[in-house]
Amino acid sequence: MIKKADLAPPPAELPGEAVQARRFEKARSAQASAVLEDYVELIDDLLANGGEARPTDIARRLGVTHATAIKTITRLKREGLATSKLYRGVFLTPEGHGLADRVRARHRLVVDLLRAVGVPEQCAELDAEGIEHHVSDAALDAFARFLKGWGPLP
Amino acid sequence: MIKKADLAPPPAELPGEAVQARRFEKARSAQASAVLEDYVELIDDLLANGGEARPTDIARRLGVTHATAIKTITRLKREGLATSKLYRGVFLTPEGHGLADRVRARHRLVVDLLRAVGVPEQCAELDAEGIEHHVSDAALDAFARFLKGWGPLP
DNA sequence: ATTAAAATGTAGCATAGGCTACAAAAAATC
DNA sequence: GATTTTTTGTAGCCTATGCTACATTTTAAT
Repeated sequence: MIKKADLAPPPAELPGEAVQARRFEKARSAQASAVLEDYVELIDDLLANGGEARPTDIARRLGVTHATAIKTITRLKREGLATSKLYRGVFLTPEGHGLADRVRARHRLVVDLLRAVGVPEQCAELDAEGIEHHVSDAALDAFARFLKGWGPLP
Repeated sequence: MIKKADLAPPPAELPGEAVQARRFEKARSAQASAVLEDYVELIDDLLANGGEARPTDIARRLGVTHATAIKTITRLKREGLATSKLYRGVFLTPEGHGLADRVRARHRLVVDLLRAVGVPEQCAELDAEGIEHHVSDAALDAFARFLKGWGPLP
């Protein structure tokens, strides 16, 4: 028996759909790592400045309860990005530290680009927090090139 | 009795934390509407082009199963953005249609800006999908101004 | 040293957003 | 018109991320 699907393999329709679907899939996966990236960057900041990263501080800075923070820290440990012991602060593994560095560099680049195209500083900081997780390496390269030919920010 | 908190109301420390926390809260709330925005824009596209928006089409385009799509459509209806009847397609309420228009305009502006600063077209489309949900109106204004003084894209 | 406060951890609940598997209706084919 | 395919809908499960409430431990104050 011959089914409809056997006769008409649409050669131009499915690709379009598939491409679009992949866009959304990429955005979803970026979002999945966004929270972890925020935590890692914040922990790295706290360790560098204050010397220790306590769950309560992390929670306050992120605007969540300590219970939520602790749960996510557990996930960080599971993913090999952080370590901690009972009633002690949180620390980053080498992987976590590396990720924090990349995230911070990306954040700065995004803020600088936003400001370069005229977004007010406060607004640039606010928006960058959500935007940064979705900027690909290729786009980051473009941002860097653009900023180089732009001179110092006002 | 005098407690520690009564003596030392830190006047410079809490604001910094609070500001940072608000950044993250804003990013989280933007993310919460991101999925709804994507659905509404896609449904509007399908209605404008193909004439009808069926759950299966929506699912295929978004790269999810039809069960997931239907569940989210239920949420769209609950939020007053869409309507549908059993075994019929999905339609947008006036609110949904308005949202779709705003989302589409924003998407286009983000893609154009990315391309204007040198991001390759394909990459601009990919990245915009995640970025757009986090671009504030103030930033959009800046984007529009920047593009106006930039001339047509290559 | 005792007591009070703060920090940490655990348990249980809710929602959003994925999935697979099954059931029923509509549309297409023969 | 009967049969097959497609579409639609439902149910149940999972993970991530939030929350509150309670228990425990550490730290600070008296």
